[in-house]
Amino acid sequence: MVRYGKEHKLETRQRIIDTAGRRLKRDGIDGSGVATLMKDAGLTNGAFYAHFASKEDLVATVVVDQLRDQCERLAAVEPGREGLEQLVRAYLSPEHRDSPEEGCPSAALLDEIGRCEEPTRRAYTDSVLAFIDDIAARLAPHDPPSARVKTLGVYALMVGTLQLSRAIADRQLSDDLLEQGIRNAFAALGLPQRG
Amino acid sequence: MVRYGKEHKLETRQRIIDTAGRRLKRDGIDGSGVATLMKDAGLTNGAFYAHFASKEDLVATVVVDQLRDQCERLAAVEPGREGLEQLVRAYLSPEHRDSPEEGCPSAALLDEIGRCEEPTRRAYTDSVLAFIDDIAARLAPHDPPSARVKTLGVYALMVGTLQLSRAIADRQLSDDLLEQGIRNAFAALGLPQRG
DNA sequence: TGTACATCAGTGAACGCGCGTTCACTGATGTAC
DNA sequence: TGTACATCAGTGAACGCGCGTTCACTGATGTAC
Repeated sequence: MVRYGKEHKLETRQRIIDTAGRRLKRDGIDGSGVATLMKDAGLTNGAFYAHFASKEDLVATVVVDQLRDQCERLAAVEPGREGLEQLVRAYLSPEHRDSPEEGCPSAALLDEIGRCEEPTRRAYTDSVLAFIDDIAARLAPHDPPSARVKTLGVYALMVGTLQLSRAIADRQLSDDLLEQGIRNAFAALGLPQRG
Repeated sequence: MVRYGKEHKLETRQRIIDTAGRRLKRDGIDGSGVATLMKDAGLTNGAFYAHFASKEDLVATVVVDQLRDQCERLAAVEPGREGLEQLVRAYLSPEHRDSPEEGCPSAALLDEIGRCEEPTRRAYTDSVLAFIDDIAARLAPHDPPSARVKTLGVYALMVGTLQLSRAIADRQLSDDLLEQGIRNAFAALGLPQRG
């Protein structure tokens, strides 16, 4: 049953990271136990520490992995500013709101990440910046660094809007908020409004 | 030692709500145990269920209380749009970022609130709207309802920005993000930018 | 090719601990006579 | 005014359970001869 070799172990590790990503985004960091995280990956709790030094280590690893994933999805989006519009609309969509386990790790976990220890917050910071700088390059192809803080501000705006749309118990108001968030994001990006 | 009477019991209840507010904002919902919450109020765990039906009940009560507090603080702010500028600057300040236990419950807990059960999210929604509508009345004194969604969007923007500023492990970048957030909030409110 | 041994991914039970919740009890306060 | 009783806020131990972490062990795989 148990296969052997470094290659296999890395596969297992990646499977844990993937399934933990979904579980953590669904139930939160403090809401997900190690035994559950391992069961999700088809393993028992004991094997956990052969892959990660601690739960905090897994959390940092998952957050980095999730943000790299978001980065890679960027590659599939139309280049330039045109793609930004799709990106914003997809981010602030009812579909994204209604499936946190498939979505953005910041929207699902940001306040819990803010309470993590420094190494975890450092890992988060680095990965967010890699993602942000990719987007900044679309906004200002000739001088991406100049757009870093502006882009980070738009990201924060979108994360907060999605979180609030998830907490609001009124569907219509939640939908309206998402629409408002799209307008705010476009304005902050300097994209022309239509409609 | 133990005093007697309805009045005293209500005082005790309010003390639990107050100290739990600070603790929950500091350590999160799943990060704060009932025994700790009671110890903060100078009581033992057993007395908890004389005051609240469950931990979830306390959480809903605390969230409502915290938002009412924010509402009351609004009264101290200069009336009209002038006051809005102070409000935004105070919200997106390094001081607010660095003391979550004194600050906005949404910034501290929003993603956890999004994972709460419906009654808790309803209570949160109602209290946020009371707060938002107070602010909307400053923005559009003759037609507050028209400004509700716009105001909610600005609130979401500020919550997300503060959360991200807390998670970022780079002080300078975090400060820059707060400044960017102020510019974004002013723009979304239609306030003139200066400097 | 066959056998003995080394490697090591994963198991599953156990560690001490804190979780949310329940409940028999304490003892100070208020009330009735 | 004094005494007996009712009220009830709060105590503290206990419930079953899941937490993060450790570790002796299993058994399939790879290697050496």
